[in-house]
Parts: sequence; structure tokens; C-alpha cells
Amino acid sequence: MVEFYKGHPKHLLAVDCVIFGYQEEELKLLLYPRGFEPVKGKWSLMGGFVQEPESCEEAAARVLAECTGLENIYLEQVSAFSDPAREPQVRVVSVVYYSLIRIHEQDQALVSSHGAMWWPLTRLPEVIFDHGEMIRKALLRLQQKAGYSLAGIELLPEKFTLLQLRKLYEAIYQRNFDAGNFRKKILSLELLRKTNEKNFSESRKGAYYYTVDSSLTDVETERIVKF
Amino acid sequence: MVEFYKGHPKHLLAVDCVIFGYQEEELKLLLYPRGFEPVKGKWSLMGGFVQEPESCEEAAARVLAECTGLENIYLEQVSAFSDPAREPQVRVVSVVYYSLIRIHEQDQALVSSHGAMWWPLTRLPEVIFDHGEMIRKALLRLQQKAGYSLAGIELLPEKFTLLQLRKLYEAIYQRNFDAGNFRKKILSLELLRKTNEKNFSESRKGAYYYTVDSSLTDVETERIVKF
DNA sequence: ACAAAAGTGTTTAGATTACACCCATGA
DNA sequence: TCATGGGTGTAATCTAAACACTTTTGT
Repeated sequence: MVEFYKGHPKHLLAVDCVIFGYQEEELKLLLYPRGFEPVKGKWSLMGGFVQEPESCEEAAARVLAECTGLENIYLEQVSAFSDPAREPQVRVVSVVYYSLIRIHEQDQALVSSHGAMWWPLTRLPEVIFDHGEMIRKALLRLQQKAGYSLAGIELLPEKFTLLQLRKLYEAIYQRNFDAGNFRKKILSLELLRKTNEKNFSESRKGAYYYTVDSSLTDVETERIVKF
Repeated sequence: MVEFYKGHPKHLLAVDCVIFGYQEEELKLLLYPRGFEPVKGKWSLMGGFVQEPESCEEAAARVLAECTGLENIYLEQVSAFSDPAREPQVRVVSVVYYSLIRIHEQDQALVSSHGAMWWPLTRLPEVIFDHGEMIRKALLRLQQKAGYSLAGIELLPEKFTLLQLRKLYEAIYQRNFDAGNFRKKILSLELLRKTNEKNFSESRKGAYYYTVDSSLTDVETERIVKF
């Protein structure tokens, strides 16, 4: 090792994942019963230690694959949590990510084998350590991001109706939007492409399915949307 | 140590500080010539290793105090950088903060003793490793924050004119604002208190000094401002 | 016929923008 | 008196928000 780097302390480095899903018009979080002491059995974010040859983001993706069976999941760094006293007895610095997954795509058996459960955001159980704060910050970030992009779209199927999109935004922001105004605002962004297919399961009249216009770059999809 | 934590790799953990200042109507960055190999002598953000009993934020505050002589500096976490290859030869995970300081309050002798220099944001030298990316992200964060709060105010003296505030915002956003509209918008937030004192050095007529109304809480100072 | 969502249109209130204009004063 | 910033006012434009209304169709 290079001279200067010697003599500095090394730290346990972890990632914790705030895993968002969307089901039954509710935003949900995937939590796990902690498998070891201390506070074994209490509800916790899914986490893991960062290995020598991987970045935090890679570690988060690995953890997500291990517990949901999904690859290429939308991931966004929230913050590093580094209070020396954030866990009792041992010092672990944790980098928190939030991820958006489609619940119906998860590996059901794998998820249950960990004892994991989806909890509605509005009725979360008590969680360990500073995980409550992590969740709070992650939700804020998701809300911010959804305010100037279609970030939340990763929670919906490929094709979705404007009703489904509005209900998603209502779940993310925990408030209601006027149906007419929402439609006009979203469509004015010209980020969605109308398909020829209709969904008849949620209305008599039937609503067209839309998809994200994939011809647009990320930059373009980040046009300002204020909610 | 608790059983479960054994056997996981430990990492060198550093903080790097993007130090913003404001001088001569320009946003500036404090950079240091790196004092050791590799890339000794090249321009770098000021950084340091996180010690055993301190959080990353405390480490950043310590580093800032060591190199500018200032305590209680405004600090905000930007992101963790953890690509295993971000530094050659050795793996260091770095948590980046940005800070806002009043250049005239710095310990001049201390700063020069490190060989540090203030660089205009628009004319930065080449910097080492991923520090360019760190700077880019930090500026974006500062711009975002200044958009819904008076964040940047920490770069100005206690008392400032609306001209000075506008020039600051122009430096942060790298664009111009209409003088009349800027004044009306800022004052409509009711976050500033007019003093009885006038500054005559920048105009014939003289402009009143303003201060941040300290009776307001942080929450209140974060009223939406869109720029 | 009715309920419920789809989809469109209208009206109002506020905010943003560009820009005109007077004031004060040192050079 | 002229240039410069201080400070105020106004009209044009854009956006958000509230809400009325028509369409469609299974029950």
C-alpha cells in the first residue's frame, strides 16, 4: 500500500436498500426480519456488506438480486449514514439506496424464504436502529425525483393507464390529484406514447394503455414536472 | 465483536470537501496541491480519513477546520463515491460534502500554508481522480438547494444588499436575473429583514443592507423559491 | 337509468417575465 | 448632465387549480 494511506482506520461498510413496490394503489416497502443478534427478528431494511472488489452500487444490486431475484433494478443513492453509535456494539458505516421494483416480477419463493414482507408505507412496523430515518429520506428523494421526472414509472408495468399512473403519484405524494388536470399535465410533457390497446378492467368505457416513449433520452425525460 | 460482523472486509473511508466561496462576483472553489504520491502536486479537493470515533460529517468539519481555521461551517452531504478503481493502487471509499464559507473569514495564513488556492468555478484547473465529478455533483446540489431556500446566503457577509444577493445567485446559476423581478421575488418570501444601514460603495443612491430574519426556523426558510 | 371512469373544455387566480419609469447622486 | 444602480409599477403571458360537462358501457 502507498505510504500515506497507512495508519488510517478501516471501517465495516454496508449498504441498506429501501425497496419500494406498488400494489393495490399503495406504495409498499419490503422489510426483513433481522437474522442475527443484536435485535434479531426485528424488522429491518435488506442490507449487506460491501466486498473488496465492488462499489456500493454493485453491492446494493447484488443484495437486491439475492433477495428478490431481480437484476437491473432502478437504484438511486440516498445518503451515507455514519454516526459511530448508529448500531450498538459495532461501528458500521452504511450507504443507503432506494430501489423501485415491480412486485409481480419478484421471485416470490426467494422473497418468502427470507421471511420478507411487503408493508404499506402508511402502516410500517417499528424498524431497527436508524432505518426509520433512512426510509424517511428515501421517500423524500423519491418524491423530489418524481417531481421533475417520471421516476416512479419503474413501479408500474410496461403498459399502464393514466388512472394507474395517477394513483401511483397519489401514493407517492400521499395526496390526491385532479383527474383532468393530471392527465393534461402528464400528456403535455410528451413523454408518453399512447398504444392502441385499451384496459377495460377498471372502467366501463375503457382507458388506453400508455408506455414511456423510449425514443427519448434520460435528459429529455427530466423535464420539469411540479407536483 | 458480534458474531455476524466477522469476516467482512473493512475499507479505508475518506471525506472530500467541495469548498465554495464567493469573491469578486464569482463562485470559487478552494483546491489544494496533493501532498503525497500518487499524483503528488496535482490539484485536489481537501480531504481526510474518517477516524474510528467520528462520523463522516464530523470528519468533514474537522478537515475544514484544519485547512481554513473555521468552525461551524455549513456542510451538506453530496454522495458517496465507491468505485473500487476510483483511486489507483489503493481502494478508498469517499463521502463527499460541500461547504459554504465566507472567504474573508478564513485563516489566511493557514490556507496558504497548505498551498491552497481559490479557483473561479468557470476556470478550474485539472483535478485528480474523480474530483471533477464530485465538483459537478456538488454544484448541482447547491443549485437545487438554492432553488427552494436561501442556502447560498452562507457565502455572503451578515449584511448584504439585494444587488450582492442577486450577483451571488447569478454566480450560482451561471445566468442573469432581472433586477426588479429578483427583488420582488426575494422580498415576497419575507425571509429578509431590512436594516437601517445603507451601502454606498456600489451605487450612487445607496442600497439598504438586509440580513436573514433569524426569528425564522429552518423549515420556514425553505419556502419554495423557483429560479 | 345509473354509476364510474374516460376524456375535454372553461374559468379564475397567481406567478413569471419583460420592460418602462422615476429617484438619488458622484463624477 | 449623465451614467448607474435603487426601487416601483404595469401589462402580457403562462401555469395551476377547480370544476362543469359529455361520452361510454356493464350492471
